[in-house]
Amino acid sequence: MAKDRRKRPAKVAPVLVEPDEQAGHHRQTRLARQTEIAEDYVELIADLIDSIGEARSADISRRLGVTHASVTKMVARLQQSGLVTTQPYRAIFLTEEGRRIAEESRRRHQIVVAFLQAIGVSEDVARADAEGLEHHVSEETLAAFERVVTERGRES
Amino acid sequence: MAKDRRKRPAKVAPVLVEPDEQAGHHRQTRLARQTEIAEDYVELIADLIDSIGEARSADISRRLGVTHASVTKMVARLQQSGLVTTQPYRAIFLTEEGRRIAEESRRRHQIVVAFLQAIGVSEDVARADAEGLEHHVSEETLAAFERVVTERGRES
DNA sequence: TGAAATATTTAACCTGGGCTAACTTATTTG
DNA sequence: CAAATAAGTTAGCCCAGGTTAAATATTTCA
Repeated sequence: MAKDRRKRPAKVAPVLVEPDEQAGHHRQTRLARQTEIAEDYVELIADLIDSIGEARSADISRRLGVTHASVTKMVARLQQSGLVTTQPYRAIFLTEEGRRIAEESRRRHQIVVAFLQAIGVSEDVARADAEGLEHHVSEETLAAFERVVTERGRES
Repeated sequence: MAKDRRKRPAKVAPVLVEPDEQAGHHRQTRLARQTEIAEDYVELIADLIDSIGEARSADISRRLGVTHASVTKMVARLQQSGLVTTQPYRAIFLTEEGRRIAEESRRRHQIVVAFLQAIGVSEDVARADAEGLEHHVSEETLAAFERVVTERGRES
C-alpha cells in the first residue's frame, strides 16, 4: 500500500480545539481515571452492605471479576484514603466519607442507567455502559440526562 | 454452595445484579480503560496530521498536557502495537491500523459531542465530557445517541 | 473437638502511564 | 557558520491496579 505523499482532507473533519483547552480536558479525564476504580469499589461495598448486610472481600472479588489479592490491596488503599475501615479477616465498613462517595456514585449510576433506557438502550447494555460512563459525566451533563428522563417519562 | 444470607432492606435501593453479570460489566470496563489512552493519542495524531500536516511530539505533549518524555514512551508503545511508525527525531505517522482506529474514535467522539449538545449541554462541557465518555459507549448506545441527534435536529 | 473446607492475607512480580534530570540532535539566527 | 534555542530521547523513579503462589486465619460439622 503506497503512501500518499500529500495530505488529503479527512473523511470526517478533524476538530482541533485550542491546545490549552484540550490539555485541560485531558487533565480532567486523567483525574477521573484516578478515582473511578476506588469509586467502583466503594459503590459496590455500599451495595453489599445495604443488601446482604456486610461486605466481604470474597463477594467483592466475585462481583468485580478480580482476584482476592487485588481486593485486599485495594481495600488497604481505600483505608489509607479514609474511605473504609476493616480489620484482618473481618468485613469491610464504610467511613462517613466513604458512604458519602458511595451515595454520590449510586446517584450518578442510577441516573445514567435510567437515562440510557429512556433513549432506548436495552437494560443489560445500559447497565454495562453505565459502569464506564458514570465517572465521566459532569454535573451539567447529568442534569441534562435527568431532563431527558423526565421528559420521556411524561410523554409515554 | 452457601446461600446469601439477606439481612435488611436498603435505605436507597441498591441495585445488585447477578454476580457474573456484574463481573462481566466490570471486565468490559477495565478493558476499555486499557485502550482509551492509546486511542486518545492515536486520535490526536490523526487530527494533527490532517490539520497541520504532521504530528510532532511537542504538539502532542502540549495538547495532552503531559511531558515530552511521556509522549516518547507512549509513541514507542504505539509503534510496538503497530499503530504508528516513526524514526528518532522525526514526525509520527499512522499505520493503516492506526488510521482505522483514529477514524473510529473520531466518529464516536463527534457523535458524542453532537449528542450532548443536542440534549442541551454547553459546547465546552460537551467537549470535555466527550473526552471521557467516548471510550465507554457501546455501539447500541451510540446508535441511540444518533437517533436522538437526528430527532432533535428535525424538530427544531 | 479437631480436621477439612473456606476465606483472607502476604510476597514477589508485571504492565501502563505518568514524572524529572541529563543528554543528544535539529533548527534558527546574529 | 557557530552558538543559542527548541525538539526529542534515555535512564531511573513512582504509583496504581492487576496477577500467582504460598502462608495463615476462620468456620463448619462429623
